[in-house]
Amino acid sequence: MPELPEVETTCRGIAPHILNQCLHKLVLRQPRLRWPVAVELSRQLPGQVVLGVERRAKYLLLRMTKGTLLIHLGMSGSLRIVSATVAPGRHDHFDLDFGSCCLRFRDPRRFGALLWTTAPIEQHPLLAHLGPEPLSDFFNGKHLHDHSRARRTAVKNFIMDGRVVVGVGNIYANESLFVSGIHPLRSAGHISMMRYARLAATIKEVLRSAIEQGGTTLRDFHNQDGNPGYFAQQLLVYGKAGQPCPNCGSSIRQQTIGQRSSFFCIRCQH
DNA sequence: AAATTCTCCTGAAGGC
DNA sequence: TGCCTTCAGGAGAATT
Repeated sequence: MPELPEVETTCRGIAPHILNQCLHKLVLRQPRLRWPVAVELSRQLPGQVVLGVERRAKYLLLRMTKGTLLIHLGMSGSLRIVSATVAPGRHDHFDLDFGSCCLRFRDPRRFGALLWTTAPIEQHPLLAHLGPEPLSDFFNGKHLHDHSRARRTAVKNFIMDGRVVVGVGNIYANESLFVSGIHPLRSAGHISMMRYARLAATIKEVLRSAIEQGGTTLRDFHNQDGNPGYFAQQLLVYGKAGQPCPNCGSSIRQQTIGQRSSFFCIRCQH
């Protein structure tokens, strides 16, 4: 599933192909995504130029001449640069056809999104209340500490809350808590400044390393075929229920926390 | 206000 | 081989 590193890698991968390109047409095959795709986009978008390709949280932002396209990959979405002559597959829901190349969106589970806005992007309802980027200087131990004092929720839920910090999905929440030695169920408000400093640093480290890995694995965004396109990650605990903890050897435990699968070592995480 | 539950959807995996 | 069931999950919306 696309976590922040995949979205960042996608952003960097597609940018050189579509930046400064004029959109010829939008081919919309399946408008029923996370939210219905506005059909009128098909006549509004052609003729507009891609002025910027950015990422905010897990949203991709295509800055166009007259507004911004927001693309979210949901949990099974991917974007590829293909030739428009390549026949679309069953789950290829839309193309942004630039003539010279074509940006194709595939998403079997349709949790993804394509939205258009002409308002200043930071005011968009989906982005307005988001916390800082995890890789920015605004995100650090003090930020986590300050925002958690009144919170009784499990620290894992806390760091996955987009209003606290964006882009920490289930996989990296599990991995970061393991590396930091923090039990996922520990109450967010009862974690010391020092431990939050460690956690924030770990989250940055884990995300940076995954982006680096993605850069080498997903180097080629051109003419890729059927594969989902996410890079295999070297995971320590995620999905490793029953397997030995890489640190102490005791069995990795799986437990549902906040409707999400959690994996941790009860001996190493407190 | 904060926490919890519900919701969208389909591929993969397991059981028989 | 094939059919059925269960599960996973990003994150906004609805509910408690």
